[in-house]
Amino acid sequence: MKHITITDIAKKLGISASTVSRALSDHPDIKAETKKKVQQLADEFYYKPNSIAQSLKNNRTTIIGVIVPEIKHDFFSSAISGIEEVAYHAGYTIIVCQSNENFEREVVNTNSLIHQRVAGIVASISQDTINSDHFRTVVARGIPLVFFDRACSDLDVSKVIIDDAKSAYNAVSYLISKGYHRIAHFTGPRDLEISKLRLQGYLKALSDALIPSVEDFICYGGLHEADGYNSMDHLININHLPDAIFAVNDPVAIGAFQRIKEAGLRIPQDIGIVGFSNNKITALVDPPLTTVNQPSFEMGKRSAELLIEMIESEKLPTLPKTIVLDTELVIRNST
Amino acid sequence: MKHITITDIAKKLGISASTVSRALSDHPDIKAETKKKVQQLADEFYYKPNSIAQSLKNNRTTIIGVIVPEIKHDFFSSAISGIEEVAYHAGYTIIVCQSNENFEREVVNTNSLIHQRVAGIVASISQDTINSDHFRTVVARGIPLVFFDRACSDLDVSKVIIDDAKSAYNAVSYLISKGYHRIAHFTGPRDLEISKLRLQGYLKALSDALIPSVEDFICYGGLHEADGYNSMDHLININHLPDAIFAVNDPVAIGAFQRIKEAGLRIPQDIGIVGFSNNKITALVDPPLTTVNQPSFEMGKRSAELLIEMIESEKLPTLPKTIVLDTELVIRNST
DNA sequence: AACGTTATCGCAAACGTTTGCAGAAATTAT
DNA sequence: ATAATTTCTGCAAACGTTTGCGATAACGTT
Repeated sequence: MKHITITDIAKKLGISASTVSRALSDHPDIKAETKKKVQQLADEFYYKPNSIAQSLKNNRTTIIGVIVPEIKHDFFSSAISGIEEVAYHAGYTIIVCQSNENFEREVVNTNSLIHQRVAGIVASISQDTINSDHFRTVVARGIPLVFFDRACSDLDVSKVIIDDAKSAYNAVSYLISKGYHRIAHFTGPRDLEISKLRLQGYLKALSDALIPSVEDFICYGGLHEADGYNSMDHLININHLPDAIFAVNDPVAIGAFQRIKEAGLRIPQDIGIVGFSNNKITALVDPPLTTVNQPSFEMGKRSAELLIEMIESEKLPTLPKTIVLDTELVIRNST
Repeated sequence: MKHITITDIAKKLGISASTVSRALSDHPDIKAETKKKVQQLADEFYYKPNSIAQSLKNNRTTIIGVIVPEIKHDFFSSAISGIEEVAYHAGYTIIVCQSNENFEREVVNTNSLIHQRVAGIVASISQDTINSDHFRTVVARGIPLVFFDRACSDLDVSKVIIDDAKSAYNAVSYLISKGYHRIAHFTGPRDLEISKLRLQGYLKALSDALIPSVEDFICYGGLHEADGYNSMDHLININHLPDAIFAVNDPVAIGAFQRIKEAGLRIPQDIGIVGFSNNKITALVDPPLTTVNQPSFEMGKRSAELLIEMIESEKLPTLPKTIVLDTELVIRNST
């Protein structure tokens, strides 16, 4: 019923707790015979050291905190998977928190992780995180911090990102090269860095091709399917149809996709679509969607590697690194 | 840089640590004025209690361990999301481990959670978990345990499941009622309980309709897309085509779906398809797939609720509960 | 024979909290 | 005035582990 302790073993053997501790860690001071007896008893009673006590003593845990907007979102669950993979092999476990795209909850999550004395934090911020004080206190306490995908732009910490502007630029330029010229952009929340950068890439691609941007064609919304659906719905209602859509991410693209199909329009003949992230689903809809491949699993892995490197470099405060991963345009039949 | 402690505050104020502790927890013994001074200093230095020390003292943590086969699998990420949601509101955090469908890794994960002294564990076992000794030691230590979806059948612990046999029976009976009579079943690993039960439901539906089962039509495989693809490929190669397929889960159904499309066969005219789980993707392929809705998020929530109830009922060992959630056949155009 | 080595082990402190108990100070009752 | 309360605070132990240091005994060395 109860967890057996080092002291329990010591008592049973009539020796001291310190000897047991050393025996279990194969300390040279301890006689082979003693080690054997200790080991045997430990095995017999399935002794597992209390990591709580170890953490308190060593003043360090082997837990990595992870904060994401939504666990069930394809991109994030895949990234979490990558983080776990690296953490597992390095002997760490991960505590996963979701902010539900909510600022206050992100703050609570952050404080909770500090409270737990995690060894480090990997985070991707919520879409309405403006203030970054909570992350500032993380840094101030000397807790290693790595952002991935969505970072606080006013904080100089390590991050694993992609070149959002360039990726968007390439995607839109591709659309233009395919003959699409009335291209709409379904963008995300105005204050979210990735939204801004992707919008920026979209605009640059248009202007480089000497195509004027059209106000109606820049549709602000959230990051979910419903947002894409609504934006498309709006364009249909005002009867101002683009010949192509570049969406801020795949769920938004899928939402638009559905509304287009409902309207009886043909993809890619009437309207072309490009998404962003290469969610699995984009390959399976009909027609499959052209999208920007964003290496989610890889981003998770690299973030974790970076973080663990920071954790284990002890006190020498490594200066912030930024890793920019390559994206690639996956061309399918929606364009 | 460092975390501030209760003793630090005590020293600054020239009082004892115990007074600070009591002041912070609003103990009636402490003078209002003292409380105020303590609180002020605590706020000023962003004091956060060290939960490691608290856990050691109280002999309990507020961490729930979660073990799933694969984080990025739609069903599990959604369940994890549900678990986190409930845990968050009850003041717990979750440690998430993935077994990658690998038995040894599941054992390592389990031991790691014991090592961390988690307050309880929610688990869904890997597809090649035969031995359940590792979970037995969890129970033996008095650590609350709840299985969801995939449980160890030889262990009498709480679980949140669906009626797999009945759900399969309903799905196949529906196919029969639609006029399909040469129905194949793409099943999962032989030893996995959910595979067995769904196969059982499939067989019963056939036999109740007086339809003989055909050996070729029971195709064993894994739980991934590739498995469905391969099974379908096999049937095409031996030129023994069914008029409908009931797949053990959605990824397998999607795999079959792809191979069918490649073969130029029409869905549902030439071949009908029914999946299992109602992954988001099934609604978006063309034609959308008929599938069994398995409430993943809800299963996660209920598991967490059950677990927390067990944790907080302290020592009185509640006897194992089994919660069976309703499924429902979502009829779409693939049948 | 006296000393220095080596091998083996235990004591005690420390990590940051919580909490029973005792003690001091302030207040009230006699 | 003293005694009895009440109000407030500190001491010390405990949670399970690690680790510097000292202690003991059994050696080998001159």
